[in-house]
Amino acid sequence: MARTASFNRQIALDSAVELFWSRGYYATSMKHIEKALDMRPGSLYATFGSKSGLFSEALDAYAARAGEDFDLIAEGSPSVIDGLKRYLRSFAQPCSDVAQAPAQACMLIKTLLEVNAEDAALRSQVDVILATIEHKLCEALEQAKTAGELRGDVECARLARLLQTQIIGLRAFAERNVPSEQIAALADDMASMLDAYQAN
Amino acid sequence: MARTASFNRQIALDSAVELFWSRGYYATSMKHIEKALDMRPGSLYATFGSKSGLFSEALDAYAARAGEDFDLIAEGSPSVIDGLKRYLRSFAQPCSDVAQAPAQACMLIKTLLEVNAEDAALRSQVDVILATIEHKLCEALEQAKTAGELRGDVECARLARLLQTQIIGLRAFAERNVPSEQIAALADDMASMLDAYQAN
DNA sequence: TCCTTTTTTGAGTGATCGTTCAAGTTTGTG
DNA sequence: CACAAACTTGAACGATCACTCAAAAAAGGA
Repeated sequence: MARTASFNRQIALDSAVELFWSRGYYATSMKHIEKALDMRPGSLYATFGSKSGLFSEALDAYAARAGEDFDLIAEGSPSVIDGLKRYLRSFAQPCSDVAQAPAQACMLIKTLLEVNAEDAALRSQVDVILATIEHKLCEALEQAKTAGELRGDVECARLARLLQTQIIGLRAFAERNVPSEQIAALADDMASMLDAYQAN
Repeated sequence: MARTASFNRQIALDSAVELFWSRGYYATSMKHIEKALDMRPGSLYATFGSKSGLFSEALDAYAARAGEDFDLIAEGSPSVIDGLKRYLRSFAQPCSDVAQAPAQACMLIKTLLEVNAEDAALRSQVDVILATIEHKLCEALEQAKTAGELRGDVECARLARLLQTQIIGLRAFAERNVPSEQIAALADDMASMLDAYQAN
C-alpha cells in the first residue's frame, strides 16, 4: 500500500552504537550520523525523533549486547566465580572478536562521565542501566553463594558493586596507551582478589 | 609604561579547571568560558591562544593540585601504606573541603574517555600526566617496601597500576547516583585489598 | 598633561550545529 | 496504468560554534 523503508533499524542502531561509543555524545554531529547510518535527516528524525532519541536507543542496544556477552561467558564456565573471572579477563584481550570495539572503555561509563546536567534524561538512563547490571552481578554472586562457591559471610550486593567498580576501572585504564600485558596483569590481579571471597 | 592586565592568571585557570571538570571539553563553549573567567575573547586568545590551549593549561593546573592533595595526605600519615589507604578513602567523603568538587570522577579520566583522536595533543597530554601519577605511586610503594611495609616479592610497578585503576574505578562509580555509604564501603574494600600485599 | 604601550571590549567572521519541511521517489493496491 | 501512502532527499532555518580584529580604555613615563 506504500513504500517500504530501505534501512534496517537494528543495523542502523548498531552503526549508531559504534559511532557514539567511539566519538561520545557531544562530539558526534548529525553529519557524522547521516554518513555512518547512511540516512538523511528526514528519515533519521522520523525514525528516532532527535539526536538524543537515537543516542538513547543506542544506549539500550549497547546494554543489551553487553548483557548477551556476559551471559555467553557465564554459560560457558564451569562455575559462577570462574565465569566472573573469565569476564574480567575478557576485557584484557586486545581483539577478541572480528569486529574490533571502537573503545576500550565502557560506553555507559563514557556517557556517565561525559553527559552533563542539561541532558538529565540520558544521565538517569545510564544510571538505571548500570543499576540493572549491578543487580545482575549480585544475582550471579548469590547463585555462587548458594552453590557453596562463596563464603557464607560475603555481602553479595557489596561485592557486586566492588566487581562493577573493578570492571569500570580496568576498562577506563585500558584507554591509556599502555602495553596489553599490563592490562592482562591488571585483570589477573582482579581475578585473584575474588579468591579472598571464595569458600575455603 | 603601559596598561596592566586586570585578571590573575592562576585564578583564571582555577575557574577554567572548575568549568571544564564540570562540563567536559566539547560541551564547554567560549561563552561559558567568557562568563566563568570574566574575560572577553580578545584577552582569552591573547593569554591562552585557543580553547584547547586553555584546556591544556587547565589540565596541568588540575594535575598540580591533585599532586599536592596526595602529598598532603601522605605527609600526614604514619606510614606509606596508611597514607595510601587514607588517600583511597578521601574520595569517599561527600564534601571534604569547603570548595565542593564539580564532579566525583577525575578530570583526567573524564578527558581520557571524552576526547577523541582529532584532539590527539590533549589525549597524549593526559597520557603523560597519568603515567607521571602512576610513577609517583610506584615510588611511594618502593619506599614502603624499603621500610618493610610491603612483602619482598611485591611488584611495585604492577601494584601501582592496580592502585591507579582502583582510584579510577572508585571515582567513576561515584558519579552514579548511589548513597555515599556504598562509596565508603567500596573505599574500605579497596583499602583492605592492600593488606594482601603487606608484610606479615 | 600628553604620548606610548598594552589590555579590554564587543561586534562581526564563516562554519557548523540540530532540526524542519516541501518536493521528489518508490512502493503496494485496485 | 493510476492512485494513494509512505519514505527519501536536500535545501534551508535560526542558533551557536571557535575565533578575529579594529576601536576604545587604561596605565606608566616624560
